[in-house]
Amino acid sequence: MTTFDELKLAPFIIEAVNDMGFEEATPIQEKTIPLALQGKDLIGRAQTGTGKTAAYGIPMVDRFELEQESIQGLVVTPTRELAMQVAEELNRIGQHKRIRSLPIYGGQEIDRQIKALKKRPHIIVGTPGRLMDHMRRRTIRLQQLKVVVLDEADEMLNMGFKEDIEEILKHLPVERQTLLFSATIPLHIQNLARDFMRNPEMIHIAPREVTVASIKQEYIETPEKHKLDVLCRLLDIQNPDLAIVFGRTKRRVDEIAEALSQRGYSAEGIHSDLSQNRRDTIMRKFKTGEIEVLVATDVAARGLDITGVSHVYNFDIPQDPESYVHRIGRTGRAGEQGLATTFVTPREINHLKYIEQIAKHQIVRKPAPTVADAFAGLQRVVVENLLGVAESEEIQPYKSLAQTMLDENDSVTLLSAALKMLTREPINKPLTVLSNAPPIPTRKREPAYKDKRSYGRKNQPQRNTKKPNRPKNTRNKYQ
DNA sequence: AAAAAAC
Repeated sequence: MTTFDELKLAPFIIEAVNDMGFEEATPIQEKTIPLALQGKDLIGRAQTGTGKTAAYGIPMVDRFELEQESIQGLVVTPTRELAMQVAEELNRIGQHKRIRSLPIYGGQEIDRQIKALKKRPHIIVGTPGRLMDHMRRRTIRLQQLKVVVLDEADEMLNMGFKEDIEEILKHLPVERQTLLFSATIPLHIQNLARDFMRNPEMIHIAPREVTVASIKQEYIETPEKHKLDVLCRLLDIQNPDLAIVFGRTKRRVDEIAEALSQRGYSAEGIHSDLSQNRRDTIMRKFKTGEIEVLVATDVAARGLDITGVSHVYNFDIPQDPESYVHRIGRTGRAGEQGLATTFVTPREINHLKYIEQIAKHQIVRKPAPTVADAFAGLQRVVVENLLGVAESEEIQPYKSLAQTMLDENDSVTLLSAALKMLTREPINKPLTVLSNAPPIPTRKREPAYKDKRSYGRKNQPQRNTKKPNRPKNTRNKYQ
């Protein structure tokens, strides 16, 4: 184990890291920080919750100059919430050196962002669309940039984001450091990344190097129409501190959240169709525990670090193994135990086996809980709460009444009545209120033959590869 | 084929 003192960091950074409660560098930090301080390009892969933000944030803050007025660092993230979280963490790392980070994302008043940009932040953390908007407006200038980070790199280089990222990278100085981080970086993404990196060093922290495997992974086979009942029973039995329920589409998320609320659970849904204000409010309520169950699309699958998430439920099995790995990584953080349960319909069993294989971790089959299990769970929770209250001083004013009642009644009868009053009936109304989850598309089969010529384009007529003419005046639009 | 991401 390496302490931060041994990594030769500036005293301001050591102080900040101590303030944040970090004692020793995690394996990814220990390997990344010295190389990043030398200015090397890096591709860092380590499990979720192992401190990747600090792994790139610490060397950035250490290297950056307080007095320089232009932007020195850029971090790009796939979601707005992640941009906020990363900026907050970088601000904590930079607090004593006074290196400031600013989140920049869509759905927020642009004038407010422009004002904030005029205060000369050292680091920008942003989502692609709004970043490009500012670059075009020249309200963000990156000519003096030293470091660019792609957080959740594989997602940022996936279809849908790839073109935006290429566009952003095209307008950064060639002389810069490029850092890529994710828990999952498939080989084809690594190869793609080499095009815009300079001789990158690979850093891979194998799962066994991480201190504890803190996420228990289970699955329950259930037909689609029983999922909601199974979920309610699990919530009753497991009584999560905070839980995230992942649905496959925005519509499903709305429906699951609505159904849970109707059944008395403290639940709200979040996805990209909500206003940013609404998204912010829901996240704030979830972090403070005002909402106990967050129902989400994959908008919440990556990077979010929320203390107290004890359970993750994949109401719908994720399509990609990568998504599975990131979703379950929302629990079991900071050394706490977490439980991830995936609902699998009979036709999806093969898909689960495929995920299990890629994720290289056993997912244990569990029986669907019964109504009786749920009832027992609800009773257990009531008893725990009751015993908790029994230890507090607040019961003093009730004691004389209790004594009188006991003098006149049977004690077991009295307590049973009290328990009945405190215990909610388990929910047992199978309702098909949900739309169908879209089916998981079947994977492309690897060709059975290895001869590449057999499926190349060589013997086919060439397509017209000529690109349409582009207007010539776009070249300098960011300068 | 879905989600995310600018107005």
